Amino acid sequence: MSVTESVQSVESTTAPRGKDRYTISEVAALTGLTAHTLRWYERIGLMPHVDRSHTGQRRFTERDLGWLAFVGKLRLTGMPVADMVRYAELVREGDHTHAERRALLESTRSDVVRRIAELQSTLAVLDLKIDHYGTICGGVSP
Amino acid sequence: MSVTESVQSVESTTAPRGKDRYTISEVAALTGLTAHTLRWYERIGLMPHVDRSHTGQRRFTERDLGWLAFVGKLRLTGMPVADMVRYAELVREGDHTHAERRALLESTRSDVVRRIAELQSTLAVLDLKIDHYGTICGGVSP
DNA sequence: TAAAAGGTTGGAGTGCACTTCAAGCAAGTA
DNA sequence: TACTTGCTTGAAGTGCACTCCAACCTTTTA
Repeated sequence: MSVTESVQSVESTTAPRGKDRYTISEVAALTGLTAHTLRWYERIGLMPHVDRSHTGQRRFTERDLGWLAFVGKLRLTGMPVADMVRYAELVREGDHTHAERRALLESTRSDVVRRIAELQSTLAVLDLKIDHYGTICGGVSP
Repeated sequence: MSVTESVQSVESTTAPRGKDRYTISEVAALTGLTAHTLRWYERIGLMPHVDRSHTGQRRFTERDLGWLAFVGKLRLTGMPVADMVRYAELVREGDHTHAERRALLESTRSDVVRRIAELQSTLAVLDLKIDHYGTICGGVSP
């Protein structure tokens, strides 16, 4: 659940540690995504290029898991998949896209800040309503 | 932007103030929803019952606007439309559904709290990444 | 080695929340 | 009264993010 290791290193390291040949169903179990979704991510260009075994089956690396963890965070922000694909493209294009990547993340960041504020305002409304219905069953009511 | 007047009173007052016969396009302008969406909301049972003119055109009241404001808040929480419809049904069924309504709002409330936490964790990741790209253009960088 | 479990593909299907369409009535202005 | 703008309906269409299917190949277990 922590904001981990590999997320930061996805684009900058080349020597991951530990097991490095995960099957699609192992990755599905680890990420909570379905195998279908993982294949779909690859097809639309949201994965950096996944290794294959000599018979053509996918073999994911730690690096891929790190990327998926980051994508998972982006997904939580509500960022459209198309934008995530754009970001993935920028990563593939190399270092000269740093500025654009940063801009994309910053605009995402402000969306998130706005969403948090919205949610907090809905929380206020919900609390008013809930109060209004009274704390009938099991509350530590004053 | 405030958590207003009518929202709280939707289910408990009967004497709204001010103009009380809004056409569908006026309501569209006021709420930001389209006329299409307003008709759709009515069809699926998300509206409390909208008045009609003698020729059959919709005439919305302040009360309806209050309800739509509340629905807007629920929508911001990400609550599925089906659940909002369920809530609307409970309101129509009368006072004996207070407990169930409260339960529904409380479960929505905890979803919101969870969403806020999720968003805050994504914010942390975004900030790490953004930092990582460096504050190149216009930052007050240390 | 045979069966079961798991992997591959392109393409079609699903569920949600609208959104648009077609065809016709209603309301306000010159 | 003619014209324009707006409202009515049911039904079909859209875009997103998956999700499932059929037919076939690979890997693991008994």
